[in-house]
Amino acid sequence: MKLYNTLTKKVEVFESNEPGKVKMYTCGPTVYHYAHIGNIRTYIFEDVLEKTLKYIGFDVQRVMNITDVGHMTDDSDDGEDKILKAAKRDNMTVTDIASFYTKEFIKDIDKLNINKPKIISRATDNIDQYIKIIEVLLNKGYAYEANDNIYFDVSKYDDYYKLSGLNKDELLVGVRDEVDEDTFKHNPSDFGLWFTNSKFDHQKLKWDSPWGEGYPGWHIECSGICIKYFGEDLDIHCGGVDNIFPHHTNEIAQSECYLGHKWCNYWIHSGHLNDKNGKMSKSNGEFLTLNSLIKRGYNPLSYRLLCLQSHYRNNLVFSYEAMDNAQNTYNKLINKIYELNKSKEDLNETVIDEYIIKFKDSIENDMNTANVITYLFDLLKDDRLNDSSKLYLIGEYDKVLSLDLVKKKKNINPKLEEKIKKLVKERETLKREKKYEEADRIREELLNLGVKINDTKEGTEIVWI
RNA sequence: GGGUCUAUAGCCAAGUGGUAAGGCACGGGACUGCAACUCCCUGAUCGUUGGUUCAAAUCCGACUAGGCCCUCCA
Repeated sequence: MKLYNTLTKKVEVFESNEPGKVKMYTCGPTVYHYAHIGNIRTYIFEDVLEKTLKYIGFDVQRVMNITDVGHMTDDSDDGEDKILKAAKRDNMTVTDIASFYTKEFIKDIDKLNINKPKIISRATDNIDQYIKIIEVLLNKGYAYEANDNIYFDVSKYDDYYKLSGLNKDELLVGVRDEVDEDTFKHNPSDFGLWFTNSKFDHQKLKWDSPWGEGYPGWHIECSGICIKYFGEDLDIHCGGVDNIFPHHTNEIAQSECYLGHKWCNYWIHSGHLNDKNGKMSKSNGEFLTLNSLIKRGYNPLSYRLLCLQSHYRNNLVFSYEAMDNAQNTYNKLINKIYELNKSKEDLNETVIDEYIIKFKDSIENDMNTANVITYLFDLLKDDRLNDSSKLYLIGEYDKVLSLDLVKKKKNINPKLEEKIKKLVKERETLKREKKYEEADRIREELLNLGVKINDTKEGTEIVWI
């Protein structure tokens, strides 16, 4: 398996610390709103990565956090906590907000066939862990107290800029007008580990700590959860590119200083979803959720396909035209697969091997899912394969693609089936008698019953939707 | 200003030195009462410009355009 590692800025052969096992951490959502489809792109990529690793034989352990505290808004005039702000907006308590949007998030990933990570941990459930880490950082001299807050001192950690490729002297502080510089910090890049005296005093959730009642900084959460579940080392840490600096940079600093050795070997980042004006995010451009796509008539899996057709590290430009393309592609693909003969035939082993090798070569090459989609179309057209072999291969590909390509047989009520067969016969008679209006009415009725019909040379074909 | 990434047909997009995969859309055709489905046919010399090489979309340089990051963000 080859992966692009942000740490080395190269595509590298992946090797886990422990043979056959992978510890994988993925930054999860901040639950003050629905997930944006841009966020969701990252979760799709992580899902593909996990499934690829599993496909090639790794035992993957995966942890995801849920950020249900903190994260100031960018509106410097009010400086409210995002979850608090959402609570006001939606007239709910902060805890209710977090649990409501957590559930919505789980629903979203479910619709997209994204595996729910085995361990999903809430930031607010691990406060003791953060305190433990911060205490060690203070004792080791990597952290200091100023203005009643605890900060991490980036000057104590030599490799601080390694991941981002940034340079201390060239970093512009407060390049954006709305960011206030915190004058209590020793270095401009120092970041908060624990706040007891924040200028944002609206924070609702507070906990006791050796430094007084307060709340954790943003970055300590991921390190804390990660170390709690995985211990001293980690194979893969994922997220969107915008996390490289400062979030992941800070995670590395605090984790490695706490542990006293190298922590995570592979940092994998996915590109953004943009529209023609640039990044689509919670604060930029149209706020598109999965539900808003569904309302417009799109199948969630069409969106998954759209993402899989491009490389995860490229920016993907979202447009409804692209979405229409993906939906058409998806429907055609499903139809073609539906046409395949379900009866069992001997498999064409040699050709199957050929397609499995192509498949593995592509996904193992930094997850080239776009090529896998191409092979899918190739194999459907390949005369050397009988239908059973095609279905077998599609099933294998779908273990990673997760596009529901091979539909499971629905449990169909026998009475309903009887009724439908009767209607189809009726329609055929009407057609013969050229009573087309009545025939079309039956076609509509069947559609309402969940059945689409295809008129072929051999007669009328019934398709359950 | 610094860092980083990208630039292939209307759209999405693969390609990492040997003369451009695939998909969608459009158009044409077969099938159909019509439609849908399905099938067949049809399109680009790869941002611009130098260079390396027998050979470059693929390597190097310059230029241009754009995205992202520089303490909210996936």
